[in-house]
Amino acid sequence: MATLNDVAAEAGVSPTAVSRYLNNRIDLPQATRDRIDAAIAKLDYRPNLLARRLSTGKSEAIALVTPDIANPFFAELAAAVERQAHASGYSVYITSTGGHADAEINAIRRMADSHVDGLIMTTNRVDDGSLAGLLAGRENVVLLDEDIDGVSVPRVFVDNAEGAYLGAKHLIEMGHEDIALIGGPHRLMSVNERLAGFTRAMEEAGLPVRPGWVLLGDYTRDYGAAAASVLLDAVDPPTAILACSDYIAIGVLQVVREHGLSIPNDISLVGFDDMAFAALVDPALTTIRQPVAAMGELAVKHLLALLEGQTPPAETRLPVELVTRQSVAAPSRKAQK
Amino acid sequence: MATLNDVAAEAGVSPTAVSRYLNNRIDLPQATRDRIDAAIAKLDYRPNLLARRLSTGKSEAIALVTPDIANPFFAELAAAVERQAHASGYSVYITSTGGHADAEINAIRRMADSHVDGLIMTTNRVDDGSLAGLLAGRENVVLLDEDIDGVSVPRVFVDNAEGAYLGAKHLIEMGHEDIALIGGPHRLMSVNERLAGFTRAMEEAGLPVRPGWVLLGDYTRDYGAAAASVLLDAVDPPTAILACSDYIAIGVLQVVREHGLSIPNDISLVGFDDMAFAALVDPALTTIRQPVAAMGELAVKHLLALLEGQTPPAETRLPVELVTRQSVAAPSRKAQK
DNA sequence: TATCGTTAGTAAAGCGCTTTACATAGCCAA
DNA sequence: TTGGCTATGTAAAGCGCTTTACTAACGATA
Repeated sequence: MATLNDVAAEAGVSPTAVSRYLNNRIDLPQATRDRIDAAIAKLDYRPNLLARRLSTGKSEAIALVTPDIANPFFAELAAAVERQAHASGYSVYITSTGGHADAEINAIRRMADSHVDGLIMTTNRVDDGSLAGLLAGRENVVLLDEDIDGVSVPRVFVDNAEGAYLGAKHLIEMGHEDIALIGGPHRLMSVNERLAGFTRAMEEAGLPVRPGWVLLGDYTRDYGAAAASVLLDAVDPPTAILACSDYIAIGVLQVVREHGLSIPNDISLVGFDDMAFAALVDPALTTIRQPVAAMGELAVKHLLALLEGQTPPAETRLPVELVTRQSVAAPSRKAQK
Repeated sequence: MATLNDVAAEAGVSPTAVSRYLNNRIDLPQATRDRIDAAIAKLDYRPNLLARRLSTGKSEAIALVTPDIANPFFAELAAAVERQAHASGYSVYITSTGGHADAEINAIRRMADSHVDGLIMTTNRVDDGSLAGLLAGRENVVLLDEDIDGVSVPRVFVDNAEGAYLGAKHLIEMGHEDIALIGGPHRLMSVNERLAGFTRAMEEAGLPVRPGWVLLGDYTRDYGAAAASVLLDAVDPPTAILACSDYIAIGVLQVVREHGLSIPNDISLVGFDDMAFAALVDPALTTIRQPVAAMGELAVKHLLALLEGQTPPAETRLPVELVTRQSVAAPSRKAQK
């Protein structure tokens, strides 16, 4: 590989001149510029980014730490982040952690070691304080999708409460009164908020939130299946289920089918996320759509603002919307009560 | 951030000693080691990877260039690559190109500039020679999933022909004779091979491959829908369709439904890939499973072997398998012929 | 003609690390 | 006593770039 020195020698100027010329820090006469350009072309010179980064301390790159890149939600988020970052001339380094605390810590460490300019952090765990400790006081971090307690960096979330409220209200308007909620990990921000939205919708309708019908566990298909089993095996199962993620909804779907019941005839189901497969399952899933692309874009914009010394909003809430498909119908067993 | 020099000063030794100690290039007495360890702990020293990389010319990192990280197939591939690379102490830099030639070239360039040790390349386009030119002669590249003409680096593919053969044979064994194939881009290796496997199965059964029933276009849902429309609108539509990707199959599914027909009663359908959603659609998709995790792992292993000066196999073919679900049945209209 | 301001550059240090070549002290054997 | 070995290090250059401070030459001005 040709170096800056090679170019300088070829062009008959000093390396300083070439460097400053390439960085627009000097005005050179046309003749000199031509010589340098010619030398660069002839030698096929490409600057060594490592050297530049070491020298300047800037990398024009950001990191995205994500629990699982194979999860469509995070994959789409990553795609959006990448798109927006590239548009601004930044590279993105993506790491997935499998949702393990130590992997998250390692990822953050490694990112810091690789000297990226900033970090967009997504997690799906409740932090025990170690992440907060690592991230505290940093001026180049944005939290996306999920909160980490005790970290005061800019955050980009969706309106979780509103989403659950919309979902529950839709079920109520369809005539349901016996509605269960299956949520993600206990104490996770999004779960708290969705539970709150659900509760508000129920209270507004004068309906009770039965403790046994609020099941919190994981944003996974397996947990959805387990929770659905619990609900369906009870003496008086609910007529509708609000699942706090489409993954959970898929698990519910499977168990409902295994019980010989039908969605939406016997049980109505609302999901959350509107992942790509939500429209493809049987029946197509009514769900709460998150604006994934907007989330990724905004996180990048806020991070870059941060890097430029500006002060983006401490917290942004993006709107969600109800997407009605085929998994909700009026309750059939109402008379049985 | 504390530097190596700070540590050396704190420990009362030379930077050289610290560097060599940390890299296991020197045997120091216990007392000295303890002093260095104490200094590192006290200063919370973390080596500057940029500096190390600049100095050694090695990065302990590889790049993965992929068409679209939001596509579940590539997302799972990426997850597998990451898992395997991390297990070997390597970082992975993922870029998605949107399947555009210039984006691919930029990505490869940028990756080279970032001085990764090696590159795993996946594409879903037919190269016009520009990629081949960039990659030619490189000793640190592995091609994964899809071929690039004229590039002689190690390659990791699946047995595409066998996959299509299995799918077609399954349909034939179920009694189908009128079978169409919907494939990806014309001239793409995987498409050629799947077409060949399909043809072999048909010929072995003494069945004709009707030119009008071989539609090549794109590995997308939209193309699947378009191709299915063409097939169904013809005077004598096929009784079965072999789709060369699950995405295509989804498009077919949708159009079949729109035509008021049922899968598998009116039309049987076999997909390819076994993406996560294949089991979730209605009806659950019979498809050819690609061993995505193994593909990712093997690509990393071969790349690392390459970096260590070994010579991995020029081409590896991983086996695929037929996963039977609900989208195939015996043809109902046989008598009508 | 001495001074000043431009123009068109350059020399050298530094980013934080690695590595090659060399140095010193102590000890042992001949 | 001397020569050589081992153990325990160190000095300095270099990776490729940026940046700060400086300078030489030239024309214009007082």
